[in-house]
Amino acid sequence: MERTLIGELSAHVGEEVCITGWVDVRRDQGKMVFFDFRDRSGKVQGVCLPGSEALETAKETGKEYVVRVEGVVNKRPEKNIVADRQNGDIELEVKKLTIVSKAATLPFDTDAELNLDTLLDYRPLTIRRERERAIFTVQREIVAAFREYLDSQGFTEFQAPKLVGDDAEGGAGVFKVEYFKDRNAYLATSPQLYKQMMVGAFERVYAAGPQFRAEKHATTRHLNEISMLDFEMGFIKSHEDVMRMIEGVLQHTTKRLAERAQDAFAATGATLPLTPESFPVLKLREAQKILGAAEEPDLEPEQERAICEWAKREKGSDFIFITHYPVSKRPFYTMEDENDPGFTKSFDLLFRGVEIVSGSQRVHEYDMLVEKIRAKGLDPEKFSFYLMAFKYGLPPHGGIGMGLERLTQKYLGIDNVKEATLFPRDMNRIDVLLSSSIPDESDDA
RNA sequence: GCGGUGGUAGCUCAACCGGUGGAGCGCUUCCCUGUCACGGAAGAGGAUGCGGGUUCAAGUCCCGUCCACCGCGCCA
Repeated sequence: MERTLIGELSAHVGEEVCITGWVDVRRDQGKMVFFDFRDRSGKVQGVCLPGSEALETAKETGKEYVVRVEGVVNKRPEKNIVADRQNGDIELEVKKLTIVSKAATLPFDTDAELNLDTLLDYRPLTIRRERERAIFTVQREIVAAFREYLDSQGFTEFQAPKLVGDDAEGGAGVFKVEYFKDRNAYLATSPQLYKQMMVGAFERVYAAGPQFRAEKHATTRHLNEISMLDFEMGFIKSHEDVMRMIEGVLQHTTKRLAERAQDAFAATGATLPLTPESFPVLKLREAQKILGAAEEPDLEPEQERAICEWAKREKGSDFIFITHYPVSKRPFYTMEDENDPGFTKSFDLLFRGVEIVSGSQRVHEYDMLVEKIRAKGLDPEKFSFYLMAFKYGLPPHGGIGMGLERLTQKYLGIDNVKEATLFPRDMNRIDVLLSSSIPDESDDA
């Protein structure tokens, strides 16, 4: 018999169907047994009535067993209807129950709050939990919204390389790769330079993919491997055009989540953010004045939290742009504001207390860019590949980089970014997959 | 890297001023014909992260070490 998805059972009342999935719960009543069955589309209650042929199998079928069930979809009697639950008005009367795969007892409580260590040590299993499925459903929708919106705005997606040459840029800690002959190679910390080159051909581009930072930090918001959402756009008037675009991305994201991830938000107890038509904007110095803080080159984490509270209270927004960071604090490709010398046409976007986006207008004029590289104490020679794009005509442009895990974390009000990361890597955590004992087929060649 | 807090049953936690460890959930066995976190009865399960020290006696105090969480630093 053809498989029917659990989510579609309500259209088959009175019919004989076959479902496959997992046992979510078994409630053994002695002469009869109840189940909750689960597949990718949802859950449904199954009943093994007294005298049923399936009863014997039902008794030995535990949580997480993979099963195939043949049965009849029945309307539930009035008194047994459970409101507020998927398929709460129907149930599957089990006629035939087949165990497809047995399952050992789970080493943690399915519904309880778990310590982060437990959650991640048992990741292959904890992703089955309702809360975790909700988190990564939201994450998928965020990525989909990013692509969908930028596609509608004439952007082209491209694959940025993850292995890059000399660490010409300095800055963030890099992972060195020992492989390439007579050359140092590193894992990419950003697709920045490649995005800019791509503007020369496609004007508007974006890239979504992993980036690597070899920094020994232990915070609730840092990871050594992150999923970055980056875009870069040509023919802009200023960094404000870039700000409008990321605003559009996030408005679209909130809208899409409201339409398609309501269940996930309900499952995590999160609320959708206040996402106004245009986000409040403050220069860094203005923000510091509001907070009564000194004019430092950047905001402290505590100040980021405080200014976000201000934006929510005073402007009804969970998002706020902070612009005009000093030249010293920003990378060489950031354009200085001719109307505000010493400060850049750059911005961070803060969301619910943390920085989720960095962006700016970039320097597009060749001679000025060479000069800026020198001013940062770097060698333009090492940037010749990159500079080629500028030497042969690149329009005014700008763009952003956005951390997917942080964005997911903040959309759902999660405390630690690692909870919003499927397989987080940090100094002390990398999956043990027995990789050293698994032969690599490509080695045989 | 620095500071704070913590590490006790499979999970989540409790154990006062030092006196040979408990609960809930889970697990095992039995009972249960409408449950939906089913319910009921009984039971198993622990060298208290690791190493040293103080003490008649250490989960508890001291030193070291490892790990985790939180904050900071760092962070194109």
